[in-house]
Amino acid sequence: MAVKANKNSKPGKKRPLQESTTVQVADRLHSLAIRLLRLVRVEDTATGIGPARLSALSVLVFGGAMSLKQLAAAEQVKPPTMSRIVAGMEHDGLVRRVVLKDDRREVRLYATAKGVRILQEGRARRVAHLAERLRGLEADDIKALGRAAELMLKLVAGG
Amino acid sequence: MAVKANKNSKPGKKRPLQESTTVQVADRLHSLAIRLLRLVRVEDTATGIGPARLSALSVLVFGGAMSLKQLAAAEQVKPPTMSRIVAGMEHDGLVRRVVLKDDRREVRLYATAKGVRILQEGRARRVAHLAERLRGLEADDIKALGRAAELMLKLVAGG
DNA sequence: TGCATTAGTTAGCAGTGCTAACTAAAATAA
DNA sequence: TTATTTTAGTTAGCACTGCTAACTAATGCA
Repeated sequence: MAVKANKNSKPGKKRPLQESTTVQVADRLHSLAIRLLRLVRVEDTATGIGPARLSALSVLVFGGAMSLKQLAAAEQVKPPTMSRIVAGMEHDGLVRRVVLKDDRREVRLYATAKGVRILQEGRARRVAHLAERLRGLEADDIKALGRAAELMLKLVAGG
Repeated sequence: MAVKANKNSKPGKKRPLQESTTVQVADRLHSLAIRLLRLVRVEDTATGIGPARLSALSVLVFGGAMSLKQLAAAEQVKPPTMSRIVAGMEHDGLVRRVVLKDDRREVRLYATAKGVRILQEGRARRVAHLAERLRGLEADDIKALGRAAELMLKLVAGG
């Protein structure tokens, strides 16, 4: 609500964007992210792995080996929670724990070959499901989407 | 991996897009959605409501009153799970149950005024957090993002 | 009337989040 | 060196969220 007063922007004007528009775009991006993940989530049951384990595994596969503390921080959970998630992943054969020689308090967590394979397959199913939705679009639209996603990725990646 | 062979596309060519590009764009959109929601999720603690209740409440607020079965389907959970989530929301004063006169097996679920207020405030915090990230962009980039989000929203909304 | 179907709940399990309290190792101070 | 503090991770116990199986209550139909 309270949208409008924004149609009369000439191309090449380069003036500061109205506040309401920025919030509107943020709102659309937010809605999109929710619906998009809800759409692809159905593919996760095929992995046979719970959501917390799958998400933590994804951080290990794409971010490389790290300590339990670092993994907990990346997943926005507390160490006791991650301790149990890692125990479950280890039980499932998805990760390997290695105690550091330098500091024997710390454990280094590595994704196993099985963990990498299961994660990649699951992710491929999610992406394929999403790509199916893009199939009907014209090349220019797909490229515009790709550029927009690239732009947003830089924003959400940085601090 | 196995990207490339895609730089030589002339503008205005209108030929069918290479398969690899579509999958690449799907992959970027997928990554973006994950990171974007991870970013704004931190705002949810301020609501004092758990994720399942907040998500179900959002469906009721934006989708209107509906039965428990419908709400369970919308949230991709089974009826027993939704039964307990609704019990929690009712306990928190977020929803009201009304037994239908036509069919006394069915309950109609309504968001209360408190439920609507809490959800809108929480969503506003999420969107504001995201809008903060957009602040540095130029007007043209923001508009391009808005158009891309609009385009994708139509795709993920349709069956 | 009687049987099948449908909406929702209850019970009991597994998984995931927290805080508080603990162990073990390392770092620092005395 | 020895004592204290700090740090990494675990354990215990709680709440919330997911499931299936089994139940109640209401509806629909033969």
